[in-house]
Amino acid sequence: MVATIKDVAKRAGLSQATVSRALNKSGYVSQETLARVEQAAAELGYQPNWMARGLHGKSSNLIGLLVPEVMSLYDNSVIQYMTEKLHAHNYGLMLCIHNERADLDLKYLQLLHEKRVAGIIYTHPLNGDNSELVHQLAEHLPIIELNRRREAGLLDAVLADNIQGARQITRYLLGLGHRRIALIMGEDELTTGQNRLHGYQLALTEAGLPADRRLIRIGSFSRQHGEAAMHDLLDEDVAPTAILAGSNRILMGVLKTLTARNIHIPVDLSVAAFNDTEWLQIWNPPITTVDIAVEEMAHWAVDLLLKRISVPDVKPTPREYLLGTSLIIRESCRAV
Amino acid sequence: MVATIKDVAKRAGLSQATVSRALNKSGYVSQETLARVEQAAAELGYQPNWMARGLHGKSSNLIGLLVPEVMSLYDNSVIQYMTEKLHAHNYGLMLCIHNERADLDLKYLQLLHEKRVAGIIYTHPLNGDNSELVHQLAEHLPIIELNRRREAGLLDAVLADNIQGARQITRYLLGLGHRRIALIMGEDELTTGQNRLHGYQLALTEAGLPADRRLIRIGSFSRQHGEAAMHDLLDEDVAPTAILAGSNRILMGVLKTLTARNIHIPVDLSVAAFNDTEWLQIWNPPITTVDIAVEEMAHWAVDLLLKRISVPDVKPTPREYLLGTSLIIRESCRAV
DNA sequence: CAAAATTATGGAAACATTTTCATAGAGTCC
DNA sequence: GGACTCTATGAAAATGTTTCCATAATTTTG
Repeated sequence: MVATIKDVAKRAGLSQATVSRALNKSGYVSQETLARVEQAAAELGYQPNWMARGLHGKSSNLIGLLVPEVMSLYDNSVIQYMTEKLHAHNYGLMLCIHNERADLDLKYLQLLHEKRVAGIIYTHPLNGDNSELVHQLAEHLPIIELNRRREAGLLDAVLADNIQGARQITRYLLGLGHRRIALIMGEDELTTGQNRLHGYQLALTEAGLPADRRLIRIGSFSRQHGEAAMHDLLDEDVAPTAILAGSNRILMGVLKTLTARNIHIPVDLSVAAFNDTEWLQIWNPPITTVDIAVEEMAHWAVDLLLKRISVPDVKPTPREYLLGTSLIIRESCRAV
Repeated sequence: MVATIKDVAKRAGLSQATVSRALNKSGYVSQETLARVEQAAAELGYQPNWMARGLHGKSSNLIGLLVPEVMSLYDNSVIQYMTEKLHAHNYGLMLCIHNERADLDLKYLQLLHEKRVAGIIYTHPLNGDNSELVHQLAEHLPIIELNRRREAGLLDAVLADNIQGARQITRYLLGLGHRRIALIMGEDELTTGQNRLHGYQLALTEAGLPADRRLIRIGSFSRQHGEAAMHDLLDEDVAPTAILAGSNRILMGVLKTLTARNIHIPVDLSVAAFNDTEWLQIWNPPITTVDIAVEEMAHWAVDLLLKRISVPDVKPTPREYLLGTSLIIRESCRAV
C-alpha cells in the first residue's frame, strides 16, 4: 500500500493540513515542523497522489499537446524539449495526434477538456475547422496556437515568419538568375499557406516580375499534390527553372516525379523546400531549405503557456511570437 | 463553469449514483432512466472529471510511454494507435522521450513512478542500462518491453522477430546471387542487434557460406557509424556486392557515403535496410527493406498492458509477442 | 500596555466521482 | 402465499488532497 498524506501526518504527529502546507511550502510552517514532516515523508516514501491534488484546483497537472503528426516540425527536438521543460515544472505532457483530421481533432479537444488539462498547445488540422470549439475552450483554459493559425489576434500564438521565409528563399532563387519559379503549396485557409504565397509574391514584385498564375499550384500539403503538380508544371509550354516545395510532404512528391521523369537536380531543375529534416541533408543532392529554430518555437510555446497558467487572466491580450527563418543553402539550386 | 455529475443528476431528477451507473453502464438502470440521463448530460455538455474518477482506484488513469524518439518505428501510426486505444479505455498517455540517454531514461522512470502511472510501455535506451530499476518497478506495476530487450523472459515483451527478418532479407540477397553481403549493425547489448546478426549468419550458414568477419561491422545505430563503416567496406580488398543497413540511421550514413563516392544503387552495389519510412519509398531507387506491422506492435503492447492492469497478478508469467516481418521488395537490389 | 499583525497549527469542508449499503417493488419458485 | 431473486434507485461513505475558518501564541506597532 502506498503512503498517503494521512500516514505522514500520523507519523509526524501533525494534522494533514500542516503536512500539506509544509510539503507545498504554502502557508506558515515552523522550521522544526518542516523538518519533522520531511523526515516522515521520506521514511514512508510518500509521493503525493497526483489525482487527488488535481481534484481541488480544478485543473490537472497535465498539459495537452495536440498536433497533426510527430514528424517534420513536431519531431524529437520539439517534443523532447516540451516534455523536459514541462516535467521540470511538474506538468505531464499528454500527446494527441489528430492526423490532420477534424473529427479526431474534435475528439481530442473534448478529451483534453475532460481530462481538465491545465492548458493546450494546439496546431489546427488542415482538413476541417474546430476553431469555434477552440475559442470556446480558450475562455476556460489557456491555449497556444502553434505554427498554424486560422484567424489572427484571437489567441496566443507561436508562429514561423512564413512571409519572411518565403520571401527569403524566393529572393535567393531570383539572385541565382531564376525567372520562372514555381510554387507548389498546400491548403489556403491557414495562414501558413497564405503567408508563404504572400512572401513569394512579395519577392517577385520586388524584383519587378509579374506573378504567373500557372506557376502557382495550390492544393494540399500532401505528397500526392506535390507529385501531380510537378507533373503538371513539367507539361507546361514553358517549364519553370526552379521549384519551391511548400512542405516536406509536397517535396516528397516533387522528388518522386523528378525521379520518374529522369530530371536531375540541380542541372535540369533547381528545387528548394520549407522546413528541414535529416533526409534533406542525405538526399542527393542535399536540398536547400528555409527552416525555423524548432527548439525556439517549443521554448516560446511552453514558456508562454506556463505563464498563462500561473497568472490567470480572464481576458488576456493575445501575445504573438514570430520566429525568424533561416535559409539553409545546400546544393539543390544552381545559377542560371 | 463546467457541469458536474451533480448538475446532471439534478436536471434529470435523479441521484448522482444513478447517473454514474447510467453513464458507466455499471449497475442496474432502466431504459427510461438511461435515456433521461443521457439527454441531461448532453444538454449540459457534461464531461466526467477524470481526476475525481481516478481518485478512487489507487492508480492514476495514466500510462507512460517511454521511448527513444518519435520517428521511424515510433511514428505517427504507433503513437496515434496507442493514444486512441488508451483513451477509449479511459487512460491517458504520458509521453516521455529518453533520446537513447540513460540519465534521461532514469529521470523519466522515476517521474512515471511518482505520477503513479498504471503501467509503462518501455523501450530501453541504447546508451546505458537502467534495467535494474525497471525490474524493480515491474514488481509494482506492469511494464511492457517494446521492440528492444536486454534479457529474455523477465518482463512482458512485444518484439519484432529480428532473427527471422534478417534471415529473410539475407536469403533474398543470396537468392539474387550475392555472395559478399555486408552487415552494418548497431549496439550489441540489445537483442535487436544480436538477433539481426544471428539471422544474417543463419541464412549464410544455410547457404553453406562462411561468415566473413570483415563483412560484419558492429558499432552504433547511428548515421556516423553507417557512414564510416560504408567507407571502410569500400576500401576492403574485395568489396561487398550487397549492404544490409541495420537501421534507418545507419542507412542514412550508407547512402551519404555512396553518394560521396559516386556509387550507384543498384548497379554498383545493392542496398537493403531494416524498418520502413516514407523516405525509403521516395529514394532513387526506392529501398528494399524488412518491416514489421507497427500498428500490430502497438496493438499487442497496449492490449497486453491493459490486460495486466485489469487482472493484477503479483508474479505473472512473462508473455512475449513476436511480430512477423515482411520483406518489402523495391528496386535497390539487383541480381548478380 | 493594549491593539494589531504575524506566525503556527488543527478541524472540517470542498473537490467530483465511484462504490457500498439500504430499501423496495416486481416477478418467480415450490 | 411466503421466501427468494432480480431490478431499480437513493443516501451516504470513501478516495487523497488543498483550502477555508477558527484558535492561539508570539511579535510588532502606536
